[in-house]
Amino acid sequence: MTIDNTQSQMRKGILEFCILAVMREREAYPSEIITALKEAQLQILEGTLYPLLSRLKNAGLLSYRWEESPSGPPRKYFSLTEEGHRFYQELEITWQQLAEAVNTLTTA
Amino acid sequence: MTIDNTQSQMRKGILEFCILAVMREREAYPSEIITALKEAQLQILEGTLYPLLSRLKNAGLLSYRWEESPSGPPRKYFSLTEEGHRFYQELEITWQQLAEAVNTLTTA
DNA sequence: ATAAACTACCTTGCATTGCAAGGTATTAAA
DNA sequence: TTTAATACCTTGCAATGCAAGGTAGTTTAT
Repeated sequence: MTIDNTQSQMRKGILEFCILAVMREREAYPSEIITALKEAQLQILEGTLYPLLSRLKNAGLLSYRWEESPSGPPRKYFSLTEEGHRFYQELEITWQQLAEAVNTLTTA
Repeated sequence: MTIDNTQSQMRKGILEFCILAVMREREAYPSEIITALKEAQLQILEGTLYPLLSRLKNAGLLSYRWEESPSGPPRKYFSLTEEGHRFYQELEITWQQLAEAVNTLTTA
């Protein structure tokens, strides 16, 4: 039971929410998502992201299209479906309730 | 991939933090912790709490003592060790960083 | 007395999922 | 032609929340 492990667990639950957040305004390809999260100080690795994107796609929350890259292999651009947008909005509410609960417990 | 499941995942990561928060001022016994979290709108079940308390105790973050109950079987009161208090303070920082990251990503 | 209800502790097995490690392929530069 | 960079993806392990089930002491109702 290390701090690192616990920190990882805390990240874990909100990754899905944050990934959808990145794509809610504009489509993005996986490597780009990893970079965006890293800039927001949120670590995520490939082995986490690819299976997660597959799950979201299979659940009908994401769709994708291929596009040639100006340099390197083609990119797989993902974007939220209508259902994905609805799902994201529910997660926003969930996050706010969670933050509220934490606030209540840590300042009691 | 349901909302319920994702909500559960989001809770998951912060349960350890919240449980320590409940006990950081005064000792508490398991059933009491479940009630306290429920009042803060945070669900946790026995099958989650007992193994988690064992892990925290084995990691040296919690200690406990038995005490007779005014009604019913004896209660196992848990409290934070010094190391547990240090650990909690690190989790507070982790939580703040996480909330900051979510804020960055969702308002970008 | 006896049964039911309540409080409290605890374990087992399953399912989910982040992550480390390893793999494939395209393009460009040295 | 080798190296580096970019990009996609899979496999196996480990951690852990949860549903379900189990044990036992105390109190209350019959």
